[in-house]
This record gives sequence, C-alpha cells and structure tokens, in this order.
Amino acid sequence: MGRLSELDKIKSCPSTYVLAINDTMNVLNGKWKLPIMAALGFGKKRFRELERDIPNITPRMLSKELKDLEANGVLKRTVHDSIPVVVEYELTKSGASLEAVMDVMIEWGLQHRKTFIGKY
Amino acid sequence: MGRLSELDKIKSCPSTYVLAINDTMNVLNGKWKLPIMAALGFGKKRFRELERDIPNITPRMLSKELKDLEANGVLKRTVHDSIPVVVEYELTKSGASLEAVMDVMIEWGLQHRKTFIGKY
DNA sequence: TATAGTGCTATACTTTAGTATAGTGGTTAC
DNA sequence: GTAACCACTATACTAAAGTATAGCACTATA
Repeated sequence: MGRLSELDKIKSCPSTYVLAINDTMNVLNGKWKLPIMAALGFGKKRFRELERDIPNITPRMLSKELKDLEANGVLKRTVHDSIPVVVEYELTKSGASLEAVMDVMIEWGLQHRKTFIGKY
Repeated sequence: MGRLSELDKIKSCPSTYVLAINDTMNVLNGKWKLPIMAALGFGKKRFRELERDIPNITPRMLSKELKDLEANGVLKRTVHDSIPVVVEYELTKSGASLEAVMDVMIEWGLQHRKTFIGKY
C-alpha cells in the first residue's frame, strides 16, 4: 500500500518520474551495454572473454562501456594481483537487480512484436 | 507457470532476449520520446500543446519523434476534418501498456539513486 | 488587411556515438 | 628470442542524433 501510493505520487509529476526512468535507461544506453550485461548474467568474466563472447565489439568500446557500467555501480572490476594479472568483471547487487527490469522489457518486447507484426 | 517457463526459455538465449529488450528500448530511445509519452499519459494532446508542455523541444524534433512513435505503434495521430483542421495525438493500447514497463523502471531508478548516492 | 495561431517542413550546422586500425607493456610458451 | 596471449590505450575517422533558425500554407481575430 505505502509502496503503491508512493509510486502513484511520483507518477503524478512527470518531470520527476521521467528522471527516474532516464536513470534506468541511461545505465543500459548505447549499442553495447545490454550485450555486456547479458554476458555477465551468467557469472564473472574476463576482458578477453567478453570480447570474444560479444560479436563485433572493439576493445575500445568494450573498455569504455565497462567503465561506464562500473561508474554506474552495476558492475565491479576486480584485479587479482597474481602474475600475470587477471582482471574480472561481474554484476553488482544493483546490476543483478536490473534483471527484473529486463524481464518486463522482454515480455513487453515480445508482446509488442506479436501485435505489431500482425498489424503491418 | 507456462508463462514463467517461456520467459526462462527465452532468457537462456541472450541473443534472443537482447533483441526483445532492444525492441522495448528502441521505442523509448532518444532524448524526447519519454517526455512525449509522459505528456500523453494524461490524455490526447495537440501538436502545439505538446510543444508547450515539453520544455525546449523544437518542432522539428517533436515532429520526427511523433512519427517514430506512431511508426512503432505506440501512439495514434488523428486529423479531425474540421475547419481549421485539428490534429490530435494519443497513446494506443500498446503505448498505454508501456506504463507497466515504465513503472518498474521508475522503481529501479529511484532505488538505484538511493543506494548510489549513499555510496559516492 | 495586418497580426497571430496551428501544424508542420527545409536547410545548415554541431555534438555525440560508434568504428577502424594500430600499438603499448607486461607475461608465458616454444 | 620470437611468437602469442592479456588487458587495454591512442589517434583518426564516419555516422547518427540533436540544435538553430527560418519559413510555409492555412485559418481566425481585430
């Protein structure tokens, strides 16, 4: 109840909730963030692993997007001080919680494609 | 049950579900689509009304984004053949159903901002 | 008939996002 | 010692997204 009415309160003010939605969308913005998050959904991975798992991504973009995602607190970069160094990337709790958001996006996307292809 | 396992099946294949998520994100992509959808959340509006309600949008962008949104089937453009003509834009059923997706984005966005500001 | 509003479009430009290609400094395997 | 792998960075470019400014065809109002 308290939760629902809080959401309702926010939704009565577009400029506020547009900000909140933008916060969410910005985390996944661009061509490569989603594939990266998806690749990390199965567990921690190293830089070169990600580069191989995500077709056509360049190291430049991978590096940049990993930094963005880390800055947004949805993934964590760990440097193991072994020799040679091993660098691993994994989702944070916040990043993992994005899965719930992605789930509803998957459902809407599939539904939309169904009704859409039917019409046109 | 059938629904949940369908989602699970899709989620086991990243290339498929990344597509579905992209379908959803593309509908709201760019700087202006979300503000437009938000403005139409309260009911039908005319072109100039939208232009006034959305700060700093240019008619060029408004026109372009309205076309995109219409092409994506989330809003409908109606020309009333009165004199002078009145053009109205409103959400379709599909567009209105996006609200559920936006709701979870609002919740994640707010939660994320809370934990995030706490940390940095 | 001049002024203002509606619903746009056209042209030119800037800014941001993404690509292509090469290279660095370290490590290990042959 | 040279070839190859790791985790990137640097430079230069192209393409896409967004902005600025002006204008058009129409109607309504004074």
